[in-house]
Amino acid sequence: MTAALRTVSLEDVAKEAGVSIMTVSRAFRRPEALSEDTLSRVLQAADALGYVPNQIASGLRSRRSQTIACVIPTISSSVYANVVQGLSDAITADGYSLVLGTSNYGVDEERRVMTSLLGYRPEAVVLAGGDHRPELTRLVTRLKAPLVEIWELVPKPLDMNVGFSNHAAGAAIVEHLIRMGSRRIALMTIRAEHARARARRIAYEAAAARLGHEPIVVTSELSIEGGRRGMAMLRARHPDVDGVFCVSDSIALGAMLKANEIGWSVPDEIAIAGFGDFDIARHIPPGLTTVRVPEARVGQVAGEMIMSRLLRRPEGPYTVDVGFEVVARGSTNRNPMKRVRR
Amino acid sequence: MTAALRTVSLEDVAKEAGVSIMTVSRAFRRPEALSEDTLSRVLQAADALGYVPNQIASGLRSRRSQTIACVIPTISSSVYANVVQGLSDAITADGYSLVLGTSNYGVDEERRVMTSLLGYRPEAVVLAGGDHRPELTRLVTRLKAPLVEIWELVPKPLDMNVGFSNHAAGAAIVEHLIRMGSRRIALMTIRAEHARARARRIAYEAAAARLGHEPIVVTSELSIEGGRRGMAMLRARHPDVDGVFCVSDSIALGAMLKANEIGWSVPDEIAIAGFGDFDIARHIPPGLTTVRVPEARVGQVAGEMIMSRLLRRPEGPYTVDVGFEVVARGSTNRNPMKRVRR
DNA sequence: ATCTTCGCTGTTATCGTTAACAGAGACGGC
DNA sequence: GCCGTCTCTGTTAACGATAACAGCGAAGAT
Repeated sequence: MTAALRTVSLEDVAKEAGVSIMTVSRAFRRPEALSEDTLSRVLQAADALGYVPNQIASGLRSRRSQTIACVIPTISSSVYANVVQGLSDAITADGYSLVLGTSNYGVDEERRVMTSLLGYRPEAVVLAGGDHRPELTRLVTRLKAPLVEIWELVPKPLDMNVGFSNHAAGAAIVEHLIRMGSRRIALMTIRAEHARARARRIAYEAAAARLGHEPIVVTSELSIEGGRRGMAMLRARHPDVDGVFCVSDSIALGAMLKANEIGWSVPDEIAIAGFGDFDIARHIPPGLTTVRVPEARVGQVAGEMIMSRLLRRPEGPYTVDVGFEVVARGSTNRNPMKRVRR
Repeated sequence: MTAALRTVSLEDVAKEAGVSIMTVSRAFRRPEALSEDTLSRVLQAADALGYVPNQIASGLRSRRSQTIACVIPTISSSVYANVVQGLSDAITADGYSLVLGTSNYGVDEERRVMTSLLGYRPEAVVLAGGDHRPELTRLVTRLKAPLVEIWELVPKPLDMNVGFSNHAAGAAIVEHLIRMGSRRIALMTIRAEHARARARRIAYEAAAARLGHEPIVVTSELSIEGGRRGMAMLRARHPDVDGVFCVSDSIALGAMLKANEIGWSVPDEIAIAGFGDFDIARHIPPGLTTVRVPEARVGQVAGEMIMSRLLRRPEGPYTVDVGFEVVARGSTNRNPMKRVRR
C-alpha cells in the first residue's frame, strides 16, 4: 500500500511568505482583496513550493466540489465520446472538472455507478436518456442540484433536458425515403432495443401504415457485420422491399456493402438510409443518406446550462432541442436529375 | 447561485440508528468489525435516509481520494475513447473513479488541465505519450503517486508505461508492403506530426533507404477527405509508386476511395496500408491492410498496474508492451494465390 | 480632535470523515 | 477470584481549506 504523502498546503505557503493562511487562501480566490505587495509575495512563495489548491478540503468546507458527475452508456461510441467532449470543454473554462462513469446501457449499472459518483458531491449531474431506476431518480432529485438528461428529448424530464427527438428524426428519414420514391420500406434495428431505437421504430411503423403495408422489421447487431447479416436476411425474406431505414450508420454501411456484393442495386432497386452521419457516410460510394445530430453541441449546451445555473442567472431554458438534419446523399437518390450531396 | 445543500451525513444515520458516528463509519468500511445486530440496524437506517458516503470528507481525512486523474489529447477519437473505457472498467471495481481532462494535443494545455486535476489529489495519474512540460513532470513526480504514460512506449518513462512501439509497428507494416511486392513506397502522413506519427515516419524512411529510393512523403489532414486529397497529390507527383503507407486508417480509407475513383487499381497498381484497424477497414472492399493495437487493453493494463500498486503487492512490471498486429487484407494482396483475410 | 469609513490582514470555528486510542463487558485460564 | 484477551463500541483530534467576524491603521468627515 502506497503511503499517502502530504502535499504542499496553505500553511506551508503561509510560512514561506510570512503571512497567515487566510491571506494565502485569498490570494487564489479573491486576489483583488490583497495589497499588491502581499499578493506578489504570496504568489511567488506558492510558485516556488509548487502549491496546488486542495479541492478536497475546499470542497468540504465550502460545499462546492467544482465537480460535475456524468454517466453515459459507453465512451467507446463516437456519439457519447463527442457529447462528453463538448460537455468537458464547456465546464473546464469555469474551473469545473468531469467525473465520468459508464453504465454499459444498463439502468442498474447506471444507478450503481452514479450513486458511487454522488460520493464526490458533484454540483451537477448529467445522465443519458430518460430511463432511470426510481432509486436513482429519488437520490438525484433530492440533491437539488442542476440535473441534465442528455441525448434524447424525454417526455417528462426530471429537470433540464438537451437532445433531439428520435421520433421526429425517424419520421423525417422515412419521409425522405418515401419522397425519393420508396413504397415498401423495411426497418433494420438492433435486438435489445433501447428507448432511442424504439422511438425511431414507432415513427417507422406509422409511416409503414401510411404506405399501406405491414411493418417489415429485421433485427441484427449494432455493427457493420450486423448490417451485412441483416441485409442478407432482408434479401431472403423480403426481396420486394425498395427501401430500408437502418437505425445506425454502422448497420447501414454493412447493408450497403452487402447489397453491393449480392448485386442489389443501391439506390435503384433499394434505397438505404442510416443514422448518425459517421465520417465514412459521405465518402462511401454512392454516399449514405443519414441523419446528422450535433453531438458535441448536446454536451456543450448541457454544460452551459449547468454553469449558467451554478454561477450566473438563476434561470434559463429547461429543455433545448438541438435538432437534427437529414443529409440526403446517393444511397436514396432515385432521381437522376438531382445531384448527390457531398 | 444555487444554495449548497446539506446531504445526509454519518451523524444523521447515527442518530437514526441510535449509535455513534464511528459505528456508522465502520458499517461501511469494516462491516466485519460490528456485531450482526448493530450492522443491520445501521445499514437499514442508512438505506432509509439514502445515505451516500461523502468521499470528499473521507478523502480529506484519510488522504485517499479514490480518484485517478487522466489527461488525454481528445475523447473524440475512438483510440483514446477505447483506452479510457478500458481504464475506467479496470478501476471502478475497486471503487475508484476517473477524473478526466483533455489537452487537445497541446503540452501547455496538458500541463494546465492536469495541474487543475491535481487539486483533487488523485491517487494516481495517467498521461498520454511521453512528451510533457517540465513543470508538469516535476509536479507529478513529486506526488510519489503511481504514474502511467500510455499509448506509446517512451524511451525514458517517468514511472510506468503501457503501450506499443510506433517504430516497430511502422517498420512491420512497411516490411509487409515490401514482402507483398511493393518496391517504391510512399508515406502519407499529417501536417503537424506528433511523436507517434514521427516514429512511424522514421521507420518508413529506413525502409525506403533499404529499397534504394528517396523518401516520398505526402502530407495531408487526419481525415478521409485528407486521404483523398493526399492520394490525388500522390498520383500527380509520384505516379510511379506502387505502395503507400498511411499513418491512419482514415487517411488510408480516403486514399482507397480516391484510387478507386481515378482508376488507380488497388492492390495491383498500388498497395495501400493503414493504421488503427477501424471497424470499416475489414469491410471496405477489397479490405484494408492495417495495424491493430489493443486499445482498450492499454487502458485496462494501466488501470491494473495502478490498482496493483495502490492496493496489492507493492511492485509489478513498470513497462508493458501490449504489442500490435499487422492485419493483412486485400489492399496489399498482390498475390492472387493468397486469400484475403476478413 | 473625535468619529466613521475603508482597506487590509488575522482569528476562530467548522465542513464530514477517519486514525488512534480508550473503555466496557464477556469469557476463559489458572 | 484475578487477570489477560478478545469483541465491540465510543471519544478525541485531526485532515486543509473557507465563512464569518474581528482588529487595526490610515484617510476622510464633521
